[in-house]
Amino acid sequence: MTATAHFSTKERILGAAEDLFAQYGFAGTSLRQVTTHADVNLAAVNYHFGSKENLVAEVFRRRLDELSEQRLTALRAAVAQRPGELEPILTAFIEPALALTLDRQGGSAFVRVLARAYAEKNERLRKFVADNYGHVMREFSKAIAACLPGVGKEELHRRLDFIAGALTYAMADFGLIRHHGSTSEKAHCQKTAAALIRFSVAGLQSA
Amino acid sequence: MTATAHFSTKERILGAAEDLFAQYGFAGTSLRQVTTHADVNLAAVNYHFGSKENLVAEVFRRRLDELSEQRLTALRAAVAQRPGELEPILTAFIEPALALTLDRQGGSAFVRVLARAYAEKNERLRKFVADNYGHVMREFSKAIAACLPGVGKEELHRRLDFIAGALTYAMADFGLIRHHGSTSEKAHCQKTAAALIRFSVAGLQSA
DNA sequence: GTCTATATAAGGATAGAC
DNA sequence: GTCTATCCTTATATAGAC
Repeated sequence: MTATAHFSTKERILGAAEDLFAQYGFAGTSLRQVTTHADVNLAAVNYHFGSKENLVAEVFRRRLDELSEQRLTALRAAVAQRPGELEPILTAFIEPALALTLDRQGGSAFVRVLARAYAEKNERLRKFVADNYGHVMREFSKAIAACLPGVGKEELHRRLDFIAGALTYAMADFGLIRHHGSTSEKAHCQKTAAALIRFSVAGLQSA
Repeated sequence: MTATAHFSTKERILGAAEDLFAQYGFAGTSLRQVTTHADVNLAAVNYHFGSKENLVAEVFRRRLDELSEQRLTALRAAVAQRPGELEPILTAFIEPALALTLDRQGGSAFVRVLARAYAEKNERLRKFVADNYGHVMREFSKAIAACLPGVGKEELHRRLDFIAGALTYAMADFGLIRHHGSTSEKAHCQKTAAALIRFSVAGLQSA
């Protein structure tokens, strides 16, 4: 961990912050911890990011920009190739997120940061996420609604919230019931993705 | 809020801590904030609880003892009255939790505290919850497994994790939506509980 | 049990040399 | 861009009077 070689100071700070935010939360992580883990000087955080709050935002932006694009690309392909089907839409939503957990460059820490962000009801953080990535949820919402003409808008949003919650906590592997690892990490991820897609399709179609 | 009259110092501290932990998290809440909100002296926290960590544990114990008992009582009644059916079991799990969101004595803040605890990777907190309340999840797990003989243990645990995540997320959302008017709030809670139960039954039974 | 006052540590942020 | 040194605030916890 805390790999330093051939990464810029800025990138090392982002990586260390991501790891520590995942483990201790935003308020629970000090800039001193971040700079120590990143093996950079304390003053470097304020030089590169201006403040702790900006650093938090950058940790999100770095991953969410890519994740959002992957999801939307997959969504458009799904709708074009298999119109009217729920399963490919949910795959487009779920698989890019769970794939992050296999990322060797810190994505697995980021999914835990994401789970924390859900629990945070911090206004600034929520506004940042809503402003920058709300359009992704809206596009998925529309595509799913088109597959479920019998389900009202209110009920549909409830069910999408359930899926978002299930995905978030599945990604972070936060269940109280632990998965004893005989299967490899990658196999576990793929099984979870497949199970969540099935679970969600069934849930969305519930009478 | 922060009602003071006819509550002991200890109870006022617990109530204020619950509110603030919900809003700012454990690390993000200072004892100074707690004592100010509770309208008690700063030193009172250490006098009554010994440390911040003990205060956190007491905030959990106060609600979880009752919630666990309600869930288990409802579960046993469900299994006795309608054996082999999933829906009453899920109702026994979900309704007592969502009912907390309607509690006028701070339960609505506590559900957000619960969501934070779920996201916390803190070892002490996780151990405390697992040690004291793990048996509840195990009993539900067994009861649900008995209704789904075709589903393997591993897959079942995955699906239970999805439900726990969806419930946690749904509950935490409630905490925020509060204070908008009590009648529609109660209706909203009941609709969400009903929707989540349907969603979960369908998901559990997915082929 | 409750207060004031304080010990002691850690936090974010900055100034200014290099 | 990176360093050292430091300012200022806030934190937890405790000691001791009442």
